[in-house]
Amino acid sequence: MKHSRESNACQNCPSRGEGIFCDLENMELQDISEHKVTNLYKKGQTLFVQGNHPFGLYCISSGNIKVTKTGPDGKESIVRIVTGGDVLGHRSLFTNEYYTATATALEDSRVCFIDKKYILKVIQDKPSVALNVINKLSRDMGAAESKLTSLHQKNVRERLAELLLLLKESHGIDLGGGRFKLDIKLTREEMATMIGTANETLIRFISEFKDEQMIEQDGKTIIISDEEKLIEWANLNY
Amino acid sequence: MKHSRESNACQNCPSRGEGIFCDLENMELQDISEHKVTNLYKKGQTLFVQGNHPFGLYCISSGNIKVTKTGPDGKESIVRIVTGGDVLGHRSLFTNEYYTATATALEDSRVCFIDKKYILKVIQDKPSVALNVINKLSRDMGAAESKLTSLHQKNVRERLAELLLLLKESHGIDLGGGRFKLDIKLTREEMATMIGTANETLIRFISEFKDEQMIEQDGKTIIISDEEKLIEWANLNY
DNA sequence: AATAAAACATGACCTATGTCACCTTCTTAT
DNA sequence: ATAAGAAGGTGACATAGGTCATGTTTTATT
Repeated sequence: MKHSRESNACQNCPSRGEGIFCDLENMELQDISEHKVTNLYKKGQTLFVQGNHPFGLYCISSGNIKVTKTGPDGKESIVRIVTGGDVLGHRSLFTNEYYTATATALEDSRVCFIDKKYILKVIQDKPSVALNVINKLSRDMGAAESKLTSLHQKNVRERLAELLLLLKESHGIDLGGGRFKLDIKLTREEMATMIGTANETLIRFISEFKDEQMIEQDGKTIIISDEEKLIEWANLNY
Repeated sequence: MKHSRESNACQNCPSRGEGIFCDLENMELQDISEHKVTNLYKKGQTLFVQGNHPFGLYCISSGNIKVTKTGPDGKESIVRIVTGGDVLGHRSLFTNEYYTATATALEDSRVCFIDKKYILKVIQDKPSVALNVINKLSRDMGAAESKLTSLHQKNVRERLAELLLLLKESHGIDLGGGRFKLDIKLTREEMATMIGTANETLIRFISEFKDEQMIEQDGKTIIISDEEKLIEWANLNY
């Protein structure tokens, strides 16, 4: 029992270094640990659903979570993907709105939940936490605006190249020899919604990229084999 | 001289109630006033340019500013528009990046500039300011993700209807009889880049909306005359 | 292991919207 | 006041990529 509590403690979180609490002392982390609940989500389970009322902050310990928005016609778009060290649900929490998106585990994930009142208190008492939240939001915002521009200005081929490069940055595992495995489980359908295209179209370009030897496939996971060419094709914003 | 300083003081800012300093006392505001510079920008002047290094925070006192991103082919997209009470340049400031966008005055505007070191100190000392920054970022982020989904899931007609409704919320002046004047100067070209389309296409739909009596034009400014119909056509996300 | 269901893949066709060309109407500057 | 340059507007045409139909492969379930 004692053991289980300790293993859930923030001090031992595998993503401790990346999260918004990274600048806190062990003592301070202990206090947070005592105000949180840790949950394990199986692949496909939802943490919260668009329209729900937020009661607190989700803090990802491990696993990948997709954040999707459902449009009026029931179509889904992935707006971002969060990983260990990221927080989730902060947007709606701090603006006092209902959730405007749905969060679903892409794989088995470990997620902590911190009550609203408590996290607001922490943010007010610990400037480093506030600054880290601001920093994370700023980065997310930058990524979102960047995606917006891509969607305006680039064609599907360029957006796919860009997506693969982004996934390499966030989830790439170096296999040596300039090859990188994308360590994230996404269906073609999901990848398609990430760049705002139909899955048939996405599949066509994936095939093209394979023909061009820019990527390979190991089962369902993608391996990037020619990053240079991908960068060229992505037509990146200098 | 004394007068000019006083009229620039944050205590007298027309947007005092909307900004991130809205919860501060007069005394605290005075301190901020003494650490800022106020500038007047003429229509078309830029506050900062994509690629520049940020040195502080811009705080809009009055006027509308467009934030644009230039793609690799030199094409411009408006990613958001900021108004009195909004802050600008916070994203790059807090992530320590170069500016990833350009800010240009859409009309003569009054903008204050606060030095980086000082504003960081304020954020650490005054939790209310930190929370307001988080709140603004969260709202901007929500708007950005919403635009992303629209761009994925909606056609140009729907996006235009949505844009007009958003502009009504942010810049609408009630003319009575269910008519609202959009108090913001945007060219067709600019409106087109806001919804990610070509200006010819945008103009066609504007014409259609006029034919359908949903909007009118008073010179260059648009008047919304049938909000209900616009809402229907926008196919909003419930 | 067998079966069902989901995901992947490819072809044929269609349409929304981008592009180009051209004209008209406002702004702005001299 | 007038000229020059933006901005607004419209038609003709081309095409990227969406949709639908169909088949194959992979994954999950009993």
